[in-house]
Amino acid sequence: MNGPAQRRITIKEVAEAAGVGVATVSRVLSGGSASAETREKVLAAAARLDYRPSALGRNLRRQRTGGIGLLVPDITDSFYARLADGVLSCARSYGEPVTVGVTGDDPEREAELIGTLIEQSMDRLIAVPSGDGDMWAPALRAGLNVVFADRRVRGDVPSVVPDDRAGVLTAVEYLAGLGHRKIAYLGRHAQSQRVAAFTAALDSLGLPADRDLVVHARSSRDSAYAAAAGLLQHRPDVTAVIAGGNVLGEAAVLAARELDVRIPRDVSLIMFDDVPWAELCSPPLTVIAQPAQDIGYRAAELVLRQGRRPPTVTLPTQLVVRASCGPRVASPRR
Amino acid sequence: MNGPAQRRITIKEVAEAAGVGVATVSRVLSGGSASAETREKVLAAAARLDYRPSALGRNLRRQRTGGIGLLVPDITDSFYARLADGVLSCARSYGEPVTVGVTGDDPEREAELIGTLIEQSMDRLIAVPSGDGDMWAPALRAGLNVVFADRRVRGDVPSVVPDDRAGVLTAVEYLAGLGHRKIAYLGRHAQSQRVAAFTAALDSLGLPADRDLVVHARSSRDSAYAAAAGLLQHRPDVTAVIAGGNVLGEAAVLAARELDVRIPRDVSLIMFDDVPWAELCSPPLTVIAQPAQDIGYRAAELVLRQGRRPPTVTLPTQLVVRASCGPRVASPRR
DNA sequence: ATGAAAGCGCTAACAT
DNA sequence: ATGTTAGCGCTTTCAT
Repeated sequence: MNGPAQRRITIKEVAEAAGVGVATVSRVLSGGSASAETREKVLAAAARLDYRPSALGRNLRRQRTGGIGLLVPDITDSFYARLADGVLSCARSYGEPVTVGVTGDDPEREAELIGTLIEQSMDRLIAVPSGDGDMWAPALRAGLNVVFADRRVRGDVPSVVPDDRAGVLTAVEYLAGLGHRKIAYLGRHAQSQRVAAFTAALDSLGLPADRDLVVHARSSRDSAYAAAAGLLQHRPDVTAVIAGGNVLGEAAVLAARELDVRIPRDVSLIMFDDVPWAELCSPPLTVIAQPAQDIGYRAAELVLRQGRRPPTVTLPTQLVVRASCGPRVASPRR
Repeated sequence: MNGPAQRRITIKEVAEAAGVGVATVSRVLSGGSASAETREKVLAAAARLDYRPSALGRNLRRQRTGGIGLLVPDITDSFYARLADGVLSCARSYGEPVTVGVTGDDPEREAELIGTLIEQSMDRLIAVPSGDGDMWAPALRAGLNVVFADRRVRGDVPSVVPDDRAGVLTAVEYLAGLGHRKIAYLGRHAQSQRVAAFTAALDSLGLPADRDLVVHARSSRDSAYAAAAGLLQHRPDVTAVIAGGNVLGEAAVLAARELDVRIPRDVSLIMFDDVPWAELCSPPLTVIAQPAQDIGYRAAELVLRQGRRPPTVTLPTQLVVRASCGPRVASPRR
């Protein structure tokens, strides 16, 4: 068992020990004005008693918490883990605690978690939004200071996002340069930014852009695998695929192996998000690297700085060529 | 900008709206006794006003928060991310918020984060401890309800850990069965459970167990790579290595490639912790799978259930044979 | 420069 | 069964 609990020292006890009033203790500890002598007495007493101001008392009085809420679809996904790491890293430098919730990309769960955060009087929130614009109205009305990360939502909430448009365009151009004409995109439909960018890129290069070329998958591993396998099976004319995230990429590699589709001989693969294993994979995966940690860090800065904030920050992505893309073979696969 | 903040509804307003006293509202909302009629009036008023009880007020009054603090070395490491996911998942079912901190395996940072948690009056803490036993005395004295996860520390804090002893033994036996005699362990020195189990396993099989066969690495990727490369370079007599975690395993694969050491021809590799990419790796990695998510879940159960808790829960590991281990070759490498 | 006192939203003890 | 009230620890007027 854990040792016996020990009652917490309060500001009142420090005041008594220092022979001053509680207000003076409060002032000294928060850098207010006080005579050098008093200051010293207070500090000494506080140190001696190992006094820790109670955030509870302070927050209740000030009607705000300072803490940060962070909502991600899946903390197990390397991308969101790195994003969270960025938030945590920035928050730590401000000494602010961050409360993490996993939404599973489910708007309902998201709403529930927002409820919990509001109950905690959390006043800052960084979220990778699952729901659409309207879903967020209640949170904003509750006075939450919200910043979106990774995904935008229509409305005027500040966002920090990767440059999806440029990333997709780079990928498509690279693939087109290799001779590919039937290129598919595997990702969340809802990620309309990217899907739009994808079809736009296809158009601008004069490539066919039928609707079936973008394949929807939810973010779970199972869903990703099913989508990847379906694509590979039913569309032998597709010679290149862009996976919209590392989970999708992993699923694509797995499905390809299972179906005996060779990468890059039979189909070329570009994965969004560079992860450590991309290099270890066989073949090493060509990727569009995204600054996940940076996205989180910047979002935290935005939400912590009280000043007015720019509507959207877009961070660059980068094509890292490895070995999962090859020239289009003349004949369709199989 | 986010919309205009809206003042929060308080219990007093609900009481007025329902035409009852505040205590009644409190009782109804927390399942106390009340007449059906009153209950209905209160519930209606609360719903109509969209009342959210303030956790701040409640916690201050009750002198505890209910929330859970979670301290992990690195949220970017798949193992800890899955562990965190387990905690989050369990906590969500109780509606409890969890505040996450990253220690970087640094006892000092850990102490700092504990301080923040105490300031928040957080009373439950799940930690993958970095510091040793003494470090934790202050936290326990502060009345924190602590459960350790993944690692034990001497003292009487309840812990949920993988069965390291069995895992290591299985790995060593498997390797010995393949003919290997010089087996190295790559991991945190501090992880004395495993290191002890490793040397014990070596002994019990009559294998040489010189001290240099366990190689220390901190948990950062750089440190892991340096350690792996050092081992591979300076100990050509070693024909098999056990990597103590997925980051170490990744480093070992990378270092081996760099040094042109072939896996499994030149050296066999077993990695602790099964991760999705282990299968995608070339060669697919043989691993000791650890129930990371379960460890987190169970730890959360322990810390949430107020009842008396068993001192230690040990969860089984499992050998998953893939293709990174082979028979020892007759002649030493190189 | 410092202290006294009000009050943040809530729960629990006590009174009715 | 329900209302009244004290008080959790703190910050912030308002006096002094």
